[in-house]
Amino acid sequence: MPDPDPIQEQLAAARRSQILDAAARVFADKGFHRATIRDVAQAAGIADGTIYNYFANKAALMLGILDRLNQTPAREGQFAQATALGIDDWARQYMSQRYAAIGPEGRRLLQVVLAEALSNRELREQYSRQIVQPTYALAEGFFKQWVAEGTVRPVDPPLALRVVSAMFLGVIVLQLMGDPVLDAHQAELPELMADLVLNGLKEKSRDTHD
Amino acid sequence: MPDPDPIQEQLAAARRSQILDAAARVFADKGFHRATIRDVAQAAGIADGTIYNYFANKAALMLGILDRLNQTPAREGQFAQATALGIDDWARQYMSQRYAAIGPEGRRLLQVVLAEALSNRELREQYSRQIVQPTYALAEGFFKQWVAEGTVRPVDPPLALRVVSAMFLGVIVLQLMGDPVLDAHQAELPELMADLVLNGLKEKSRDTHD
Amino acid sequence: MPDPDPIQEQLAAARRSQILDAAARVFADKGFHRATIRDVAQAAGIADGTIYNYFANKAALMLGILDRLNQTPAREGQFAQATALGIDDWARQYMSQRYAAIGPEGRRLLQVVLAEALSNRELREQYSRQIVQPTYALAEGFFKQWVAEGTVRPVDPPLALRVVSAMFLGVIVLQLMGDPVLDAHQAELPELMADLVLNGLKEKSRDTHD
Amino acid sequence: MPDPDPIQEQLAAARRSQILDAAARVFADKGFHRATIRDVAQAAGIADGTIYNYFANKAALMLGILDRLNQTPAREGQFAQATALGIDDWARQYMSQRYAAIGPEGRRLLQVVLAEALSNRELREQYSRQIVQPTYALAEGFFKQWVAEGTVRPVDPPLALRVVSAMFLGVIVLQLMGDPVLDAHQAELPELMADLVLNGLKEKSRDTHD
DNA sequence: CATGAATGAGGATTCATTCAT
DNA sequence: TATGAATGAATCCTCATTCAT
Repeated sequence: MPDPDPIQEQLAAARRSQILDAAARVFADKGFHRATIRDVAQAAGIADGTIYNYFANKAALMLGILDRLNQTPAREGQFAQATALGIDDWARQYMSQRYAAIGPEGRRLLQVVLAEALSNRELREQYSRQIVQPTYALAEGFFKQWVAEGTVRPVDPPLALRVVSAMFLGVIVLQLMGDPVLDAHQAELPELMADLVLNGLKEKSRDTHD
Repeated sequence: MPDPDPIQEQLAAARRSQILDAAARVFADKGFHRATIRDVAQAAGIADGTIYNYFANKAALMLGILDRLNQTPAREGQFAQATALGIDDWARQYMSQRYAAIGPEGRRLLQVVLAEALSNRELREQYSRQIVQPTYALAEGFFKQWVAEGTVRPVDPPLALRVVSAMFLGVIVLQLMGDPVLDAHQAELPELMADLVLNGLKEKSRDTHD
Repeated sequence: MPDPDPIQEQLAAARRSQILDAAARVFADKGFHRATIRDVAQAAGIADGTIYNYFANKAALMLGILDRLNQTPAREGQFAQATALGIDDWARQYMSQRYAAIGPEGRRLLQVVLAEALSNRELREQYSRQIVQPTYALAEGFFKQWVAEGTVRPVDPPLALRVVSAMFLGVIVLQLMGDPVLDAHQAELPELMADLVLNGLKEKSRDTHD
Repeated sequence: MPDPDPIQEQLAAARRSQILDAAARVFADKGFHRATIRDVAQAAGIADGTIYNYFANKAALMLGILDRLNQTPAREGQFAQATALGIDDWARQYMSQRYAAIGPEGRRLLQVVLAEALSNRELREQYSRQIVQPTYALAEGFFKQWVAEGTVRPVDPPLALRVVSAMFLGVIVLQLMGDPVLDAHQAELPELMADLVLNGLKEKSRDTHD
């Protein structure tokens, strides 16, 4: 018992992963509630009961998916590049990377978690606590610095950060909702989002007076 | 039977309304799937079976809620004011009105519909077709005009419109997810969103040279 | 809602009774755990789900059976006759009545409850508290009186009462265990038990004359 | 394979014993059906599968426990002492010995077996055939002899034996049911049972000889 | 022999829906 | 129309048992 047995652990981790893969696929396809344990088991190519050797119950599969979102690689390094690149170039690159990083797979996870979180207080709070708020805490540090340096306008950092990231989130939600326009212009989205966030919509004065 | 009987119809409409009120409350509280028909019936103060005199099945309650979102008063007039007010003032006022118009009640409806739409292709498509895309179609007209007039920068109207509205949607979703910062600063949000959409985050050149 | 509606209540009581009848039969036949809800429902001629309109869960069926044992008619009057009849005649009559009162139906209930109580602490405690101890409390009063009067020998009433009733219980348990001898001599049992309890096994006379 | 290998056999017997110990403990605690093979395996400190190297299935564990009850040391010698001691002294000593011999451990085994036997015809019959009836057969011989000698009153030996032993059984069942009075007076029980069985409850000779 | 992961049949329970009153 | 008791299909989960290692 005191033996960790790394081989067994690796096998178990692989099994867990295999099950979560299947669960994410099935949940994204049918929704958490419409998906049955049997659906997940069949998608994973295992028996129903086996799932319960790795997850306490169906809800634990959702939490497992949540954990995966949690393990998205740290973004700290990405923020740090802002000073080196200048805010314009950095924002474009950051948006591109983030957008690409999420990708179809990540969007599917987000769809599953978001749908359930919106109708399940417990999961919602866990999601907020484990993923959303820590991410904001990280980003706020950089945002404050930019305001202090005068790189961005003097806005309330925590609040402005929410609103800016809301644009990103909203775009993904609209995509998940099947918006055809966003779907057709995925390639242009990061650039456009960066541009809008930085420059706004309005025609600027400097363009008009020269 | 061919008798329309307007009194009966009004009673029936009131009953439908009463049931949908209850359904929206219950769905928002427990989620569509966790909520039972009995929950809804009790919240409405009627018997289980009565619901089936007004709605074909549980899913029809969702569609009924969707219809309510549909009946949000026309926004056409609001867009038309833009030329009169100037884009700055108009945007602030529009954001305020829209944000207020949604209100806690509307957010609850949105939460319910969004949660289910994210995990139910059929509802998603119906929602997109009946509500999202028509709204965009309406707004796109004005947006194109503003671009043509030079009121806003030369962006791709349909795409920019999505991204801008995504900020609005994203803010609401973040609120629904329980973000404490947005919750504490609701009053400032419309102004801030209008400002960011119009001016962006970046410190502008015109500020520096004059 | 404030209307008791006695007709509905009677129907409900009848349904509960119908279900408990079936449950007692099925549990006695297959044992509580081997019996399925479907078994009970079929024995009662109703649908599985209907049972849950009347009982919270399978365990509640056991408690319902327990309640029935509880409602065995009061025995107070029977004890009171002792002084009138003389202890000998009374004991014979009492044993006969009790033994007959239990009957095959009561034995079946006892078998079901006893089997489960022996392996279920919670039910055991409830059984002891609700049925066994109150019955003893009632009987102890009379027993003490008999001792005080010199009708029975000076034994510790609560303890002797247990031991005497244990003979009764033990006989029934042995019958439930399928003992062929007891089964073949049921008619003689009450008389024999009364005789043994009163007079013991030992030959008396020769002890008395010396 | 034809090799008996006594060492292997001893090891196997020890393992069987270890498993049955664990099973008796677990069954007494949770009941046969609520106890899982895993419970037993953990209580025995072995793996689930190992149990199946020694017992065909879960029911065989019950039969194994039954066998243990079977191996209670022969009682023949105990009965033989009756003539030497005189029935009074012998009965007291016999009751004490039997009661002590059963002890807490034996009561636990009895609880497990009895509970299951009451709801399982097959086990019941096996228990009756293997343990109960043989014990009675043995005792009946002595009982008949006592009646013939006039040591005990002229009762039907097989039947009276059942009723007398039923008192013993009933007392133990009442204890297993958690009766507080019996629990508090364990030390006095053998003497009291012997006294009651021999002399009955009724006030004797001084009433009759005058 | 020992292990314990995998299996999948089985069963309690829920709940949308029906329909007699 | 309103009611709510009855229905039974659907599904999560348990756990005895097997078997490859």
